[in-house]
Amino acid sequence: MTSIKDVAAQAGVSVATVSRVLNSHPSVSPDARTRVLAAVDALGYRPNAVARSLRTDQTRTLGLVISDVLNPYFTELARFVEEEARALGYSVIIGNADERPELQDHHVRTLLDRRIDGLLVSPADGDSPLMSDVARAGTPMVFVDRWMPGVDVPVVRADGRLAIRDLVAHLHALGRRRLAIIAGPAATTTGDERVEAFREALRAHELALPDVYIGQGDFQADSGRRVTERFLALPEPPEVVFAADNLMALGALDAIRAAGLRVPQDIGLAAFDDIPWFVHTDPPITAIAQPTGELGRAAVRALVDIVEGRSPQSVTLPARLVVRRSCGEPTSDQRSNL
Amino acid sequence: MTSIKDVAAQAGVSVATVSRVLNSHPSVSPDARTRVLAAVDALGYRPNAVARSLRTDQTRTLGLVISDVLNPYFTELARFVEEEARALGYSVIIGNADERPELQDHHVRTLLDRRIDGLLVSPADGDSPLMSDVARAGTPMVFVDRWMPGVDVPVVRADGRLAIRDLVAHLHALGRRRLAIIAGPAATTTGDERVEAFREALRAHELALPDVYIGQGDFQADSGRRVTERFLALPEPPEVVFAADNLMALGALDAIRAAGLRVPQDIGLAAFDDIPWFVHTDPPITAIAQPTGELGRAAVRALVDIVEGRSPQSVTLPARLVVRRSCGEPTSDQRSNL
DNA sequence: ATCATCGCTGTAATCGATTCCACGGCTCTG
DNA sequence: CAGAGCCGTGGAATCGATTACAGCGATGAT
Repeated sequence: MTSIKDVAAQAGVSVATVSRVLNSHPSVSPDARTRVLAAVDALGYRPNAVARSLRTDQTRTLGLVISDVLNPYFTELARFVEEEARALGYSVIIGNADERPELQDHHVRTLLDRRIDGLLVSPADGDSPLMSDVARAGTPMVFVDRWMPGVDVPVVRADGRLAIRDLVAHLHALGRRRLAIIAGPAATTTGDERVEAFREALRAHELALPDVYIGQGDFQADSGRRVTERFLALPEPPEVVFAADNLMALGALDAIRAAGLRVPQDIGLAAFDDIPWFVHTDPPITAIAQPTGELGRAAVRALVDIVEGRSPQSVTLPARLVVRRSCGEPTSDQRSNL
Repeated sequence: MTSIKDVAAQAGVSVATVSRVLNSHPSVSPDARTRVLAAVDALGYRPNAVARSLRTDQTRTLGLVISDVLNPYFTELARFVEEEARALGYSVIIGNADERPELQDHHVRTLLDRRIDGLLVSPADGDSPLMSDVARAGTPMVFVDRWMPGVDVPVVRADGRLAIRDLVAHLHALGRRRLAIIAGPAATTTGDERVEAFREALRAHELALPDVYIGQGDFQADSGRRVTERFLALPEPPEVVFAADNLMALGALDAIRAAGLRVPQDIGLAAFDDIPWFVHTDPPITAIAQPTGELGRAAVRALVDIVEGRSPQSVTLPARLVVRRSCGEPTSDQRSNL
């Protein structure tokens, strides 16, 4: 590999001058500049980012640790994060935790070893002492989507409260009364929060949320299937199942089909997190959509604010209900939401 | 950040000794070893990967450049790649080309600047002089899924020829005769190859593949939609549409629905690349499944072989047909494939 | 007793960049 | 015309690790 020394030799100047040209430092003569540029071109020289990082103590790289790459919601988020980071001159390294805390810790550690400038995390289930340590140590850090209570870093997320209220109103208008929820892991903030918002929305319609109508899932399709089977075996099964994420909704759909029931005639289905595929399922699934693009962009901006010494801010954006056909035929009025 | 010097001071030894302990070099006294380990522990020291990479000229990192992260096929591939790499002691940095050659080049370049040890690429449409240069320069490199003709690096991919023959036989058995294909970009090897295999399979049944039944797509959903609209507008529309990837199949499904037609009664649909969602569409889609896990693992192994000085080999694995209901009711015999 | 050998250790060079500091030459000012 | 100031430049220190080499004491062989 050609180094800055080779360029210097070729251009007949010192390495200092080459470096100055490359970093567009003002005090370089036009003559030296052209010679250096010519040499760079002739040799196809590219600066060694590793050496540069060692010296400057910055890598212009952000780490993104997400809980599950196979979940289209996170894939989309990752895409937007990379896009915004690139626009701001940063690269992104993604770590996939697969919803496993120890894998999450592994990625955080290797990311830190590589001296990334900042860390974007959507924490998996379970508490991680490492995460609090990292935050306390002053590593620039931002939580996105999910967060860890007690760890003092900015949070960028969507608030589903209103959308869940809209959903319940929609279900109520369709005459559905027995509503059940497949919750996410209790230890994730999003898991917990969605159940609470659901319970609250039900209360507003004077409906109860009995414990048997709360299923414990883990954000994976399989858990949605299992929980739904249990719901269907109940003496009085629910009229609608609301899954706290898209994967569990798919599992629920499986279970419902396997039981020989039809959606929405026999039972309704709704999900948190909208994904392109929901348009193509049978029937298309009513879902709560997060502003993923805005979320990803805002998270990167907040993180870069910290990295570059500005003061960041937590951001909460509203989610919105997208009515399709999985809970019953919407009225034309409701369909306009689509 | 604490450095190796701090550890040395704390343990009362030189940095050389600390380094030797960390790299489990034999000639360190047990006494020194315990003191160093204690110091490492007390200080929570972690070696600076940047400095280490500069000195040793290896990053233990692989780059993976894929054409579209939003495509579940590539997401899954990326997951397996990371998994196998981790097992072999490497990290992976993913670059998403979004099917744009210039973005692909951007990622290749930044990856190279970071001095990754090897590069895994699934090249996007269009030829990239950069890619040939990189290969010629001797950077360890492996193509996965797609490849670039004329660039001499190992290729790890699935061969769909047999599966496509199975598919055509299946369609023929169902009485379908007018079969159309939505091709990928001609410049991608997979795009080209699938059309040829399809044409050949048709010939075996004495069927022709007229030009109007070959639509030009770009592996994105929208193109599938457009091409299908054109198919449907034909005086004699095809009886089955075969999409060369999953996203275009979804677009096709949209177009068919929009035209008020039913799958499979009015028209059949099949896709290359199987994804979990195809089980849940209406109807479930018959597809050709690639052994993604094996592909990812084999690609990493081949790349690491090059990196570590062993001789790698190209790998071709068979794809297989998964019959569902989107082309007509399969006989029980065929369904066993599912 | 002497010298070679071995095990352990530290000093210092090195990787490829950035950047502080000093220096030479020039212009400008008084 | 002397001194101040500026511009462009190069030498050398530095970042945090690894590793070649040399030195040191203890041991064993002759």
